[in-house]
Amino acid sequence: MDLSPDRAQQEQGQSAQSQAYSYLLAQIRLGQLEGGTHVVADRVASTLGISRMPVREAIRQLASEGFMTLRSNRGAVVTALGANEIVELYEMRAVLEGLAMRLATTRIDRQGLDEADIALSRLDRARVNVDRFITAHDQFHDVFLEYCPRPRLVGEIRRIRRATEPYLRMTLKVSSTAVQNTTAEHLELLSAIRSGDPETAERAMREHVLRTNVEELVPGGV
Amino acid sequence: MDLSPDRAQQEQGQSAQSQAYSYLLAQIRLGQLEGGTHVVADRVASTLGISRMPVREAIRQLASEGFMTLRSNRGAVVTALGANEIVELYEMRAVLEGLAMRLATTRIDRQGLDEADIALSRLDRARVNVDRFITAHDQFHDVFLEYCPRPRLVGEIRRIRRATEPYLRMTLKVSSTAVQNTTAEHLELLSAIRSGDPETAERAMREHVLRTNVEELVPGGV
DNA sequence: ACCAGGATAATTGTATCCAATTCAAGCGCT
DNA sequence: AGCGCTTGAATTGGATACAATTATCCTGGT
Repeated sequence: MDLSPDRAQQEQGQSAQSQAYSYLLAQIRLGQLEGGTHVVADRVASTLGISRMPVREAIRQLASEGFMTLRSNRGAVVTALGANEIVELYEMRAVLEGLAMRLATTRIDRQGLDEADIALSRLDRARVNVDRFITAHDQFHDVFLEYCPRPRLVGEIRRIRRATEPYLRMTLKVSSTAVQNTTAEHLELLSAIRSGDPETAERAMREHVLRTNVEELVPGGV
Repeated sequence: MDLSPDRAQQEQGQSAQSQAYSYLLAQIRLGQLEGGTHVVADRVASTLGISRMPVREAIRQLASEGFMTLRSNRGAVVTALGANEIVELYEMRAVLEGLAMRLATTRIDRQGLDEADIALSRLDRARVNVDRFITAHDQFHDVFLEYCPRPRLVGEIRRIRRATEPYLRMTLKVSSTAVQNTTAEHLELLSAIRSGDPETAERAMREHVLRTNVEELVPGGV
């Protein structure tokens, strides 16, 4: 089966495991692999030109991160999130990113505030395109996370963000009402962190995350 | 190497993977595997009478849950948490369990409150012994989590609890001052949830987690 | 004695092989 | 024709085999 000694993936120098991991995660994030899809390890392996083992390990890692679901002896499926579960993830992100915001408020400096301004204007210009919007939006939020000295907290926030990304993408493609208020919404965050008060900043972030995500899913409220 | 066809682990009917996972996690939780220990997959495999593969997958899962750290081509070590990282985990648990408490407050019923009373008296009696104290303490907190309809949130809280358990165990063995105020501390939680006000209950839980854990690690405050 | 370098051992990463389980037809039976 | 059983293919779980990398130790030179 392995005909070419110098295979493509080795140009990257990456291990077969991380290659499989990145590939599957990218497919899931982009929505190419929809929720509920049965992922066959052997299929992925031959697609990437590697063996089944590193794929299995990648799948297991993705499963433990919530992106896939393992059924004993019956393979792995891409985790399909229902509205309830998406709300749950946003609720968790709201309190976690609120905490991160609180910690960042007392640490952000002039340069960070400037970066945030720039990121916001980029976000404003990116509203026309879904992919660019998501990228710019992540970058804006990342500015604050840079000033939060809690690596695990930041990692967890980013993980939740990735898990909900395909659904956000779907929502934005259908109704772009969410994009309308974006600039005003994020200006509020900026003024909150400029106030220098951790409590205010935390509350602002918590409400921001819930308002701009959960409200659309559950119009009535939780 | 495999001399006996019907090996011990198969009496449990468990898969080799979950067996390795449970074994390693138990060792870590009990502190038998200290932070920084280099875990050799082959060693674990022969100890359990299985092959190296399922052990590897278990290690990878534990790594993605934060219990171990993978170094490329150089194996896995048990994650050694410094004071900073323990504080970080408690901060995260504080906001997450605060959220869980808020959601539980409007849902808990008479029976749940009774269970909490019983769990508290058990906790009070268990103060003499470290292992029983930890078990009873977890059970008390679990009563509230039972009424929180957010499975991922609950899972994450429990995961953080497990990750910090060996360090809590160490602390309790050295200085048992933390155990002194326990009953009063948890009575406060009970009265907060009895108030029926989600905001009050959330704040109570957040402050409880920080007060009873972080303050000892960082006497000055964060 | 100490360091550099290389041989050797230990360990990890990957591939292939085998067994066990699940899923899908095809078959016969009533 | 409908139903259960059996057989076979597909797939997963696990073990072994091999390659690549890292760690250890030994030796020789300074």
